[in-house]
Order: sequence, then structure tokens, then C-alpha cells
Amino acid sequence: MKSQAAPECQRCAFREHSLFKNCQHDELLEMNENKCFHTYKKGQVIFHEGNRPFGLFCVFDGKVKISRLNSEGKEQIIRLAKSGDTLGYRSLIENTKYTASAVALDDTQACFLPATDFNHLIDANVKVANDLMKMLAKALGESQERMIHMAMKPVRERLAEALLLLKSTYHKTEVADLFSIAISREDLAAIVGTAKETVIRFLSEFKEEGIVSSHGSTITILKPDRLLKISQLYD
Amino acid sequence: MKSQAAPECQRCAFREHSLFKNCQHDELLEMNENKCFHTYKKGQVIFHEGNRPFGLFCVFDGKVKISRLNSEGKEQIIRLAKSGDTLGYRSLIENTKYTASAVALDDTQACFLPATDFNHLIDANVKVANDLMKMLAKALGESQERMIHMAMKPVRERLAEALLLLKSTYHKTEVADLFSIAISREDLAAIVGTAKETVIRFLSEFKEEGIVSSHGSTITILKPDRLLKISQLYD
DNA sequence: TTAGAAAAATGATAAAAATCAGTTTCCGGA
DNA sequence: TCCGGAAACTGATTTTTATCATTTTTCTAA
Repeated sequence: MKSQAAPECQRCAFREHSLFKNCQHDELLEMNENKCFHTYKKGQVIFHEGNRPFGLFCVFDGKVKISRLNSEGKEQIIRLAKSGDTLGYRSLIENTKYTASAVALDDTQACFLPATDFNHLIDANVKVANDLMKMLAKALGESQERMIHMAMKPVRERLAEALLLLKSTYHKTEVADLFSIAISREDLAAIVGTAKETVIRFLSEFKEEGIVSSHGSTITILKPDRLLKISQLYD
Repeated sequence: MKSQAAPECQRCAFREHSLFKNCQHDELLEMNENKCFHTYKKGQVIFHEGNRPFGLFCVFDGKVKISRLNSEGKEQIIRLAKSGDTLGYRSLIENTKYTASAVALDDTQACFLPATDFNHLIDANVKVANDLMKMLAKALGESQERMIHMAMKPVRERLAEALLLLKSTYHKTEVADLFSIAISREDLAAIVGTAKETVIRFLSEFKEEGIVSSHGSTITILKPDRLLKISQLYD
């Protein structure tokens, strides 16, 4: 991986769709001064469950999973983060320890904004505070939706949903064609909330039905519309 | 049920533990002017999934379930609300339709604050806005926790957890003794996320083990500590 | 290019939970 | 207090998912 220079906040391509879209120019300059640029190899831990948060992470490049392990070592992925997404804001607001860990799924670059700067920003800029509030509300809605799906939908439908989630997280909209992703069956099972063998079995079904194809760990979605229908069977 | 006069916000006993704990006196007076007091019989709908929110509800007396139905008519309870709790704030902030319905579990009284007043309040009072932000963050944490438990914990443990949730929601701390609650097995199953027969079976196990007792729909928790242990088996 | 390890895939079986079909208990009103 | 409907409970069975064991495929690095 070639090392890159830290991107400047005021020129960051992802800012327009991030929490910082309503920052003023001087605020961006200050943020840019105080932030700290980090790179993480695939599989590396960005922060760890139980630790105290000292600031906010903002993903610049790569993908991140936010997940929790239970006492038996089974993992559940809570959400995925991509460029422009922020990590750790909930613990920061609640002023509690991290309740989940963040791990790079690909080689990842992220900026770190110290807690004091973050707090100062939301105190100073009402627009940003409002955007943060909306972000929380949106995340809450998504989390409740997910909770309900865990309780009510069988694995086959949750798997269809998970594949569509991956598509929407990873797909570059410019590319019109088929969507492919390399993901371990273990990670996929940790999103769906099931065992990896069960994921493999339903994936095999999807393959037989011509909905997806696969080679090694790479899954190609052939018919996203079919997946959508499957995921909505009991809505 | 004897009809009561609408309580005054500025004297409301639940205000200290509510979203409005940091309201100023004049704000409370104005809120009191603009609010609208409602009473609901047990089982009555307070708001309905799919409808547009026009304001915020604040429970004065009684208990409320917030839940969703799937296409097969199966219900999942998202959360319970009691005196001092607010309903509908997420939809209001996101400016979207309700994604769940609120139904009175007992005879319930609630105040309704129009959206414009609510919005005006959080624009005018930074403390309230901050409390709202913290409330959202807390709710998000709880929702994620619940999602993870749905995915990772078996029914027996989720039932133990649900019984403790009911205890913490309904129990008046003054009363030191045993906690009892009348709740239909159907509602209990809708909290746990399982079938009512399954709830009944595990309740029978708990009874055999002397952890709870029951008569009709009333469940008495004899050994809350045992429930806590059971609920934490795989944490 | 090929050996060996890791991950995907498949098969067999066990465990957990849902569903269906009853029976018993509870509770409110005549 | 007795009757009837509703809800709690129990049992039998099926369905769904997890687990364990094994084979096959893929990927990597010598």
C-alpha cells in the first residue's frame, strides 16, 4: 500500500455527505490542524470494546466493521462504515466506554478528531449539532429495524438483506454493471446473525436459482431485484 | 377510572427525570399552554405506524408499548414507555412517518406537545437539545444491545431479560417486596421475539425452579438474581 | 507448478423453536 | 355460584437452525 499524505478536511471529497457538511471554512481549517491521520491494515483494530473514547474517527478510505463478541467468541456485526462515515460518536455523546469494536475490513485510512475539538464544534455550530441529532435518529431507526428483522425474519431473508446492504455500502454508483464483493462466509454470517454453514447453504440455494454466483470468497449479485423480493417476504 | 384535570408541566412530578428537566420556567408555562392532555383506555392506539407525527407525546400515567406488526400479523414490541417518557421523538426529528405504533398497556394519560412548539423549544434551549441528543444516544445503545441479544441469545435468556425489563419499568422503588405484573403471554412473547407457547414453556421451567410463580396472567418474580444470571449466560 | 494451509462447500445429526391440536384454568357477567 | 369465552397451559410434531465431521476448492508462497 503506498502511503499517502493526509487529506485536507476543507478539500475532502466525502465532506459533502458527512457530518461535517455544514462546517464553516474556519472550522474546517481548525479541524484540519487538530486531526490526526491514521492508516490501518486489513484486520487491524481501530478501537476496542471496553476502552474509553478520546475522539471521533472519520473514515477516509476503506471499509470498517463495528462488531461485538460474546463470551463464546461469536461475533455479531452491528454496522459497516465507509468513506465519510463517522465512528464512535455514540460513546462520545453518552460519555461511556466503547460497547463495540471497530476493525478494518480492507486497508483503511481514517482521521481522528480529539473529543475536545468535537465537543467544541457541536457547541459552536448549531447546524452541525442538528445534523448530528438527525444522524443519531437515523441510526436509531436503522437499529430498531434491524432488531425487528433479527426477531422476525428467517435466515434466508436476512441473508438476502445483508447482500443488498453490502451492495449499497460497497457499490460505486458510477459502475453500472454487476456488483461483486469478496467477503468471508464468517463475516457474512456475523452480519446476518447465524452460523457460517447456514450462510453457505442459503448462498448455494441462491446460486442454484441464478440469483448470485461465486468464486472463492467473491460473491457476485446477478439479480438484486430477486434478493429484494426475498428480503421483503414478511415485511 | 376517575377523570382528572390536566397536570401542569411546571408542577409535573415526572419532569425532573424527563426530557424537560432543563426547561426554564417560562418555557414550561408556554408548554403548559400549548399542550393537550389525552386519556387512553387500555388497548387504545396512541399513534399508528405509517401516520405522520404532528407532535410529541409525554406519558403522564400508565404504560405504553411501541411495537410493529409484520405482514403475517405477528407483533414485535420495540420498547415500553412509562411516566415521564416521551413518544414519537425519533420520527419528529427525522421528519418521517411513524415506523411503529404506540398502544396503551394500561389506562394511560399523556400530554401532546405540537411539533412547532417542540422544535421551537429545542432551537431555543441548548440544554434541552443536548439532553435530547443524549436520549437518542442512549436509545441507540439500547437498541443495538437488543439487536445483538436477538441474534445471539436463546429464548430462555431473552425471557429472563424481558422479565427484568418489566420489573425495572413497572416497579415502584418504594415497594421493597416482591414484584408482580399482569401481562398476557402474547405481549411477553412480542417483547422476547418468540411464540407465546415457547414463552409459556420457559415460564413453566422458571416456575419449577422456583424463580417465578404465576396465577392467571399475573407473574411474580421470586428470585430476580437468578433471572439476572440466566440473562447473562452468554454475555 | 505445486504442496500445504485455509476457506468454502456438503453431509449427517442434534438442538432449538414454531406450529398445530388439544385440555385446563381463569375470570367476568348473568 | 354457575356458565361460557378467553387465555394459559401441555403434548405431539414439524420446521428451522446449529453443530460436528468430512470433502472439495481456492489461495499463497516456496
